[in-house]
Order: sequence, then C-alpha cells, then structure tokens
Amino acid sequence: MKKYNIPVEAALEVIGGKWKVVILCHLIKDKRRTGELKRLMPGITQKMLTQQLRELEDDGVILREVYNQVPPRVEYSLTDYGWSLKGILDSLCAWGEQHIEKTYPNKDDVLVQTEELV
Amino acid sequence: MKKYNIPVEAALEVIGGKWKVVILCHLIKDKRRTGELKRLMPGITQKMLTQQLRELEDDGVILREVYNQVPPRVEYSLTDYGWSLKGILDSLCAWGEQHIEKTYPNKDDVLVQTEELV
DNA sequence: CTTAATTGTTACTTAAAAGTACCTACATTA
DNA sequence: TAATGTAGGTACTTTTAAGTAACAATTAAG
Repeated sequence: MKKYNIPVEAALEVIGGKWKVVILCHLIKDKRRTGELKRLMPGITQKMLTQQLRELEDDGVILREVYNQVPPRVEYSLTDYGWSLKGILDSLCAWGEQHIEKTYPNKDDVLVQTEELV
Repeated sequence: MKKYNIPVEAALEVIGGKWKVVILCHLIKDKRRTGELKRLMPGITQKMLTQQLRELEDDGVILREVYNQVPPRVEYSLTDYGWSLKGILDSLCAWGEQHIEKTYPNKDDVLVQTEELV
C-alpha cells in the first residue's frame, strides 16, 4: 500500500499532474461532454483526456454518464465528493489569475482565448 | 513566451510537480534549513530538493538566506508572495487528510510518522 | 593532515508522463 | 455503400521528470 509522509501527498495523488486541475476547473462550471472538454483544452489528446477522466472517476471526484445513443453521448460532471474540491479549485484559479497579472504586463500575451469556443 | 489556455495553468506552473506543494507545506509552518527539509521529506534527493527550491525562489514564493558560516547554513522561508498561497496550501492539506480518512480505514496504514523527527 | 559537517553541483541513467498514429463501434445520412 | 460523427482503445515512441553517484568548498576538531 502507498505510504505518505504528509497527508497533502494524498491530495496531490488525486489532483496532481498536468491536466486534472484543468479538467476539474472546467467541470466546476458545467457538466461537459467529451468533445466539449477537448475543445476547451486544445493541448490535450484524446488518449490523455480519457485517461485522466478515468482516474478522476476512479477516485470518485467525477461522474461519467453514458447516454445510449448513436453517435455516443457521454457527459462528465463533478460528484458530491468532487465538489469538496471547490475551495481549492477556486483559489487556485484566482491565484493563477493574479499571478499572471503580477508577472506579465498585459495578460493578452500569455492567455489564449478559448473560453468562447464551446 | 509561454501561453496558457486558462489562468489556473499559471498556478500549476509555479506549484505543480511532485515536491513543491510539500516543500511549501513545510515552510508554511516554519523557516527551515536545507537539512531539516531533507529530513522532513525522506523521499527527496539533495538534487531534487535544491532544484525545486531554486525554482520556487525564482518564482518569488520562497526566500533563501545564506549565513556566512562554515559549515554553511542556509535557511528557506516563504516570501510575502509565498504567503498568498496559504489558503490553497491549507485547504490542500485539509483535503488530503480527510481523503485519507475517507479512503483508508485507519490512517496509520498510509501515513509514515516523520513529523517528530526534526 | 585527515575527518566531519553542511550545502550544493555535475554528468549520467532510469522511470514516468505524455504524445503519435492508427484502430474499433454503429446508426444515420447522403 | 461509402462517408459522418462521437467516444474510446492500443502499440509504440518521444519527452520530461526524477533518481544515482560522485565530486567541490570550507573550516573546526581530532
């Protein structure tokens, strides 16, 4: 069994890595289909996306709902347990924003506009 | 120049990775010498530790103070800017704790006792 | 004059994360 | 009957992160 030196490592195991926080930040705003998430995250590949989604699902923070349709329709949303991360996600987003403002004179240099794409 | 799709990615660039949050969680409690941090983080190597500390220093969240002694004495502490992460770090730690409690029947199975070592 | 103590560096190697390219399924539509 | 749209799987490769092991600097103590 995995051992942690301090409890915060357990949190990092759930939301650590390059993509999970980003995914959760999108899902905190809205329930999303796979394709929407892909459009919201231009950098991610199909493989990475499903892989990360599976792990988040296994950890109980997101819910995967499959509608029996063709072509398939799958929606991802936060579980109640996932919502317990809201405080963390909100402050992370806020800190990121002000960090950009602090670090770069005008944020248009570092922020790609993709929010409106979906 | 680096581009982000959403601002939270900027935060992840500063505190992402396997070690930075852990280091910051220790420094939020106390100013620490290099050797103390090493003892608090049994898994980390000298190389990783200094590397992560340098990056945190470059990002302005920690301060490195060198005392002119032999053998050398170096102390690390949070900067004012680093303290702006306190909310995030606190909630991450708290979430990790309750996640362990939720996930494992008794946390002694997953938590190594090292807090008292320093 | 050798050893210990503390912090740090460097070249090299290994392990983990991420990316690429191609494949499946299946009703609908043209 | 061939193409479309959506979600996902897989084998393989590349890239990045992390780990290993050896070395440097300095001065006090033995």
